[in-house]
Amino acid sequence: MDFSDRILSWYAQNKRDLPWRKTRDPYNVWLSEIIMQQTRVAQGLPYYLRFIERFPEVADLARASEEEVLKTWQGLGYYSRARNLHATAQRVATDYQGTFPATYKELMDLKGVGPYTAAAIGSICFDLLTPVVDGNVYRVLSRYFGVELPVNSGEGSRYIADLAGQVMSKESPGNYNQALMEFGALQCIPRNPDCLACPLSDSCVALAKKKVSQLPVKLPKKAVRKRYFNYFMPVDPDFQTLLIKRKDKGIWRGLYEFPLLESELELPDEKAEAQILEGVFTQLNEPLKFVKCNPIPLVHKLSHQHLFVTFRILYLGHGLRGGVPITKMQSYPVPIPIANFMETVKNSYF
DNA sequence: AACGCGGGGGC
DNA sequence: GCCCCAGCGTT
Repeated sequence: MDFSDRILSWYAQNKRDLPWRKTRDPYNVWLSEIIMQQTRVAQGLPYYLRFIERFPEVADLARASEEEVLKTWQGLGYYSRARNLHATAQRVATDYQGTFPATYKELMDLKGVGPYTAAAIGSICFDLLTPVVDGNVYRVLSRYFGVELPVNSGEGSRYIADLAGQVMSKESPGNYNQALMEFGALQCIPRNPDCLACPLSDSCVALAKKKVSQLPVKLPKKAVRKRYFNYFMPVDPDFQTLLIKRKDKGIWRGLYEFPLLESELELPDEKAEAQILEGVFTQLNEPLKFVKCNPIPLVHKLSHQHLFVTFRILYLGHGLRGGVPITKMQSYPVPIPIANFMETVKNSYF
């Protein structure tokens, strides 16, 4: 048996029972692929089920508001995926009358659909001979064929992509693509793979050269940035607060948050208090009659940033214009640390 | 080609 | 603490 046959044979015996594998409907496959980008199955699965329940067909997703889509996406991260998901649902509903295009080129033209996702949808739904190249494929192929080029370099990624095309099964490309990824996810795992139990162990270059733990080679990534987010949650006499939509590019675009003062350096507590009071004054454009601060610090770690976050509850002596009732604040799409804070304080006596 | 973009889980 | 995850869009 050659490489692809052994991968397919392994897959037939070891594949997980996942809901998006029960259909070839492009809507379901597309939705699952977008959700699963840079996301583990355990994390993405409940979101997939929720989206399908809430938006059974592409027309349902197209009709929804962006807020509703973002709210359903809340907690999954990489929120541009949600905005692009919504835009593409509307494009398919209108430009394609609800039927997904069946060519690689047209799929690539959809927002949020890149080389990986177009190849996945094309092969799974339309039997296109398009090899997928994701993190699993980089790992499996670099090990089995002993590729020592950095996979996150231009030359390395081109090499792996070319290799993927050469070794792919021409019989059932969709099944084969999923098989190769599943093999990487369950058998050829990043750390301490069980090579003794691997059906490819007799011909794996990395295993023969004792380089399994060193492959794939990756160029070092940039150091994480530290940022300091000082939030204040105003509470007025009518138990209203203020939520502001993040509009500029960058983290959490499109989500809501409390009024924020960001500093590049950690502020001494007294200085933070003073700046926050001044910030309240300028942002609300009104004087405060009564203020009480209760800083609640936490660290929110992302892959590329460490956020040092504080929350302060500010009791106002006057009513807020454009305020949000505290009982309604949890219906807005918000970042995880905001959602956690809301959950903590929702039953507080304001 | 390099960079920014989330959140969670495994070790 | 570090690495990884069914990558993509922007610059």
